[in-house]
Amino acid sequence: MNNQFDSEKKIFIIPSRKKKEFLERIEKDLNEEQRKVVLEADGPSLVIAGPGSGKTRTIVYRVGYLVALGYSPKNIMLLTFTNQAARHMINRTQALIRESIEEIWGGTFHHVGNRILRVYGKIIGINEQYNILDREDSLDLIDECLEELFPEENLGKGILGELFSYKVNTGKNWDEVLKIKAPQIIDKIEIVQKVFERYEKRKRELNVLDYDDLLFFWYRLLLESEKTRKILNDRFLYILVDEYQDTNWLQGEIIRLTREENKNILVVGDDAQSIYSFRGATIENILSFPEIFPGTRIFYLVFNYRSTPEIINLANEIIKRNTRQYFKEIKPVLKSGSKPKLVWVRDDEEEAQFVVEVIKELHKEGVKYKDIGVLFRSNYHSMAVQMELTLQGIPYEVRGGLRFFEQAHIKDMISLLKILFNPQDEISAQRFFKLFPGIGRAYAKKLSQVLKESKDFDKIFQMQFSGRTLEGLRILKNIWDKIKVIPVQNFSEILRVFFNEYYKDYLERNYPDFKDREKDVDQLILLSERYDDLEKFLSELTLYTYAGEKLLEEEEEEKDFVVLSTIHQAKGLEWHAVFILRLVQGDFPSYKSMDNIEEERRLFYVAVTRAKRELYVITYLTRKVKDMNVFTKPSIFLEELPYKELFEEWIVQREI
DNA sequence: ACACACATCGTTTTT
DNA sequence: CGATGTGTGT
Repeated sequence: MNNQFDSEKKIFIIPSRKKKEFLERIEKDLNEEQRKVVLEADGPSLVIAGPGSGKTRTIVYRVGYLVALGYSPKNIMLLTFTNQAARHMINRTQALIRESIEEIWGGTFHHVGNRILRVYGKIIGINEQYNILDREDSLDLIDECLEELFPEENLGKGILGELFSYKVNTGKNWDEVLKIKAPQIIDKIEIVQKVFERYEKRKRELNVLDYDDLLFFWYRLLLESEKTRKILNDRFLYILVDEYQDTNWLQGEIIRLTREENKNILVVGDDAQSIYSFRGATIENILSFPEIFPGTRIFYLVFNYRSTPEIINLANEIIKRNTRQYFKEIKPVLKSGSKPKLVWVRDDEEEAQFVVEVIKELHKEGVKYKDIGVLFRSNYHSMAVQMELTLQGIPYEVRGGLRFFEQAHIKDMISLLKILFNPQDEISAQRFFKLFPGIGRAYAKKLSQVLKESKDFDKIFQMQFSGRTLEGLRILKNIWDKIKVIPVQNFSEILRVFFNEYYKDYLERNYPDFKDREKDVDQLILLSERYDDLEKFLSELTLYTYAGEKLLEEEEEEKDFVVLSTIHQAKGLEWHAVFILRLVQGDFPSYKSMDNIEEERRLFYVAVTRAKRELYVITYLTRKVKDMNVFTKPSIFLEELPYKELFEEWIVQREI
């Protein structure tokens, strides 16, 4: 067997100077708690770390230390939960150990799952030419299944998608899943089950995997193939997992199975920052870790190097109100600063004006834009602030919201590459065919089925159509004849031809903002030129979400902009000054999460602990609903606090 | 049977 | 802004 992973377990003799140098750095850069983790976390190790306690730093140094000891980055797996965190960590590791860490297996669980399934998937019957469905694609397929089985049923695809995902990620049975996630439709359990089965079957037929499948089949692979399990156990000499409190049952199982023999597993987490239960995350994984891995060493990092005592004090007060909390208060190290501000404004418009005014003032005082973060519970909460920032010409970047890849025009362009990669992918094919005049839902479906059966694009031109549809097909044939002569490896050329010959006109015909969209497509084509492997390009586009970030870091020229981010995406980040928007009952906590108020509170805790020195929490009493001002209540998270002590209160009034 | 233009409505959080 | 629904035209 000529397996690409075999025979890579080489450990070579430590270049002692390198180790010595590294030990000196550890001595200089880390505190005693952190140092202990870096030097001693062999075997199963659990690090309980508060916000701002330097846990990323600790993990990064641990990896650096392992490399200094002579371990190859190839044999280290570094897992995190969000792309944001993954990027952060990998960049920092790179900066620390200067030599190439290209080969480190780092990234989100989904990334690594994808990488493994492309190699080993066939062992459990996965054709490695699969396409990955993003959320929208997967919901469309679910909708199709529902339509076929129960055309009269008025269940939404949204709720079904959520249930399916929860089921796969938690491994619970349907009864439990419905009781927990959707008790109101518990009588429809059979429908849900049937649609799920159909959905699973269809995905196999189309040779596509959704996000959850990337984890689920990874798990199945470990479970069912002893040989592969052994290979992967051997391959990864060290596994490190960040944000362990946000992992779910399925991810816990993956870790367990990958550590059956080699027990070098380091997980880092903070139960107070667990904010992903909606996708099945459970702190059970932290709590039961010592049982699953007997002999676990537990480390604590409790000193906070990020925030002023005033901010920490507020954070501790917030989290105290959760009954289900397991660990420590965090302890401030920095010297005293000013009290957090509690700001009363009239409505969202005034909120936006206030935020922007203060940003301008801070900037005048010398605070860089990039040291300012504006955080919110839901994406649409930031609309007013975005408008105001634009109006005032302040540079900003939005994290969260529509991802680059999820934009319609990007998905349109990519659908062509996806069907070239995998002609069975009816979802992408339908999307592609619908771009042509005279072809709508129904015809697109027919065409995609013909393509799937024959795997021969030219077959579709033998079909009989009339009128507008015939004309549309003529245009398609014209384009296709130009594209089919280009080798698939040359996919950036394919994109360029398709764009110039057709899609550019399509954009101008259909979107008033076509100029912006054309710019995006230009970016996409430029990005595609950096890849020589189509699979990698497609996978990374779908998995690495480029949320709001410039695709091609333009020469790293002093990027200085205010960051607007959901709290979820802000985890692990920090700013000198932080604004938290809409501490209004119903918005934050979100009215949809009233049954999980403790998690919402943890979210508030996460938001507060992003601030280093200045914190503005904004609340108000009215809100516009269709030109009417209706009354709202301040968030319960404020009312439950002794806020007169914790905050300095501000009331905003407009100059007349 | 099908495509398509237009209107209306409501928005959690992420891979 | 996008998803969804309705009405009209081929």
